[in-house]
Amino acid sequence: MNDYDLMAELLLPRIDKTPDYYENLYPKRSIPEGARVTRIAPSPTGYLHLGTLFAALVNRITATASRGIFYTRIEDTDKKREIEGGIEDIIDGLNRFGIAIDEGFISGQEEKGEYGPYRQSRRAEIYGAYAKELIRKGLAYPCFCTEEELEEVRSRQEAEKLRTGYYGKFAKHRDISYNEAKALADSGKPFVVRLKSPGREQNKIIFDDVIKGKIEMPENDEDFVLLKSDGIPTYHFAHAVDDHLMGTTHVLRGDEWISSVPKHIQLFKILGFKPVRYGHIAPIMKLDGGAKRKISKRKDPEAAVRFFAEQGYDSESVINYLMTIAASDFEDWRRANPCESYKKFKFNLKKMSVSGALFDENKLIDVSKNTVSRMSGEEVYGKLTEWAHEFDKEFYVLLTRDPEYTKAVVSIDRDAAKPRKDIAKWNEAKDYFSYFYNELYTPSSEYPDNVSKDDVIKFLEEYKAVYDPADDRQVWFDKIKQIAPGLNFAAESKEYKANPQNYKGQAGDLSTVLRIAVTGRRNTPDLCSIMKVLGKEEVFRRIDSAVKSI
RNA sequence: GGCCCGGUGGUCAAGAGGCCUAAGACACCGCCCUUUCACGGCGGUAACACGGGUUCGAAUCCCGUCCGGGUCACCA
Repeated sequence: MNDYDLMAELLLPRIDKTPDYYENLYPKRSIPEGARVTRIAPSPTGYLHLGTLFAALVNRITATASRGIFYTRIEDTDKKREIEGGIEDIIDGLNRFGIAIDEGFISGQEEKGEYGPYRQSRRAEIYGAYAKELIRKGLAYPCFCTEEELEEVRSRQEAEKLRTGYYGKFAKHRDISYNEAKALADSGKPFVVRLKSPGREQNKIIFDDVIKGKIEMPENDEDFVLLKSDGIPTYHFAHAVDDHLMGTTHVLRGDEWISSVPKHIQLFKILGFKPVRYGHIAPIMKLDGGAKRKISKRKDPEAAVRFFAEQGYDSESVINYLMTIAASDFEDWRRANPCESYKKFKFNLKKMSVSGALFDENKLIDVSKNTVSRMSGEEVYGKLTEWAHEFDKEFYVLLTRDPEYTKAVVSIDRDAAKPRKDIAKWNEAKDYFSYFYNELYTPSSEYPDNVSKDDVIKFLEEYKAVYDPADDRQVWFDKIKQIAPGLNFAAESKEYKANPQNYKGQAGDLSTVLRIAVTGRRNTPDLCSIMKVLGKEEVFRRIDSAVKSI
């Protein structure tokens, strides 16, 4: 045994497998030529975040477009920051948004696939095997520096205006001998395993980012940490080992990772892995006091995907919005294919924006109105009640008291050639539909100024005498027009506009009176339909009480 | 500060040297349609960060300045 072998045994005595073992255990994927294998690797340190959803979407559609595979892997190597229920929240969230997961964690606790475990905390031995091999080859070494020592080196570097980091002559233990290491280890000093970087800062590496294009950077010369003192790998090391073993072809991740690409490329090379393709996704930004910044989990409520759920943005709306950010040509496609699933869209990573887009709620609202307007009454009923069940119990009770009634309510003007686009999120529905439910209905007696109280009463009474729920829209309005002249209102708006001095108003003013009497508001969808849904009895009841309260 | 990346209307963006007197969407404003509102239709306000090159010709290529963003951990 040479010193490197001894060192490997000293540092990782319990690792008894070699990389070859795992290379055989996890054979190359048999996938069609050109199929892309993508993944997201969230760490359960918080709840599902807009950025994570966005990255998942991009990875998902990239895999789909190439008939490839999209999987999830949990990066739980930072036990300190891990939160309870983090995995569930993230994976279930993805499921709720319809992001299909082919492999990995498919729910909070279920794993699926041949390349697992899909959770880094259960892969310690695997990382160990690769690390041990590196030590044997003299490509990695133990570092016994304490936090304080590292801190001190850094302040010295800062004082001398040097690049900070553990590299070159600052890499204290880079050439540590077996005997030194043994002495320190035997004395119980904790250590990390660092890469003995062969890189030189003067050398440039160029990589072709599938989203950002060619990027040139200095080669990595930092002896960064591979294994932390608790034996758990750092992200960098886990990324290389996992994405190699799991057969990832494309790593599409947030662009905050761009600066560590030199490390990653170097690791792949040293480990003898086939390199993966990288694509760095620009973050979703937010305007904060005039300054643009990455949307933040901590400061921004809309960063948590749950925010959208609470507001009642449909998952489909959010996905459609995210797609418009992901691909500049998505909106055109959507207009041409209003009812197709976004999965049919031909996504191209090259079309992705290189710099971060500001989150635009106005745009989300617009996208959402379009999305909701395309839903059937049945669908709206299902989604609205589902939302209310979770976020507005009182409303839920009303909605489900008579499902057929509620379906009729939400179906008004829905199947028309020009569907209404007035609901963007479910939390608007309660107010919007309030007058259909007596518990929520607030009468109003604020009639148009040009209609006297006397005329209101006369009109309402006369109208009652002729109203027939069987009338269609045309007949319904004709009846109002027939009453109008008797009250000195013009039946035709053209006539009124031509000679306003001859009339008190026009038929439209009278329909407004009816609208207010029946719904308590001036603006509603088609009144004729509303009255049919409400039923003659209820309509008359409201008219009578309106007349009484004048 | 070092290293990366980026700057086209308020926002998202099309644009790959002449097709740019710079598309489209959202927002905003006006008009039309209309039983109200919404939808829809028509129109409007509004942009190539700045300065130098290269070129017959630059939003597009190069350099510099400025501005914005990211990153510099035993976090991911």
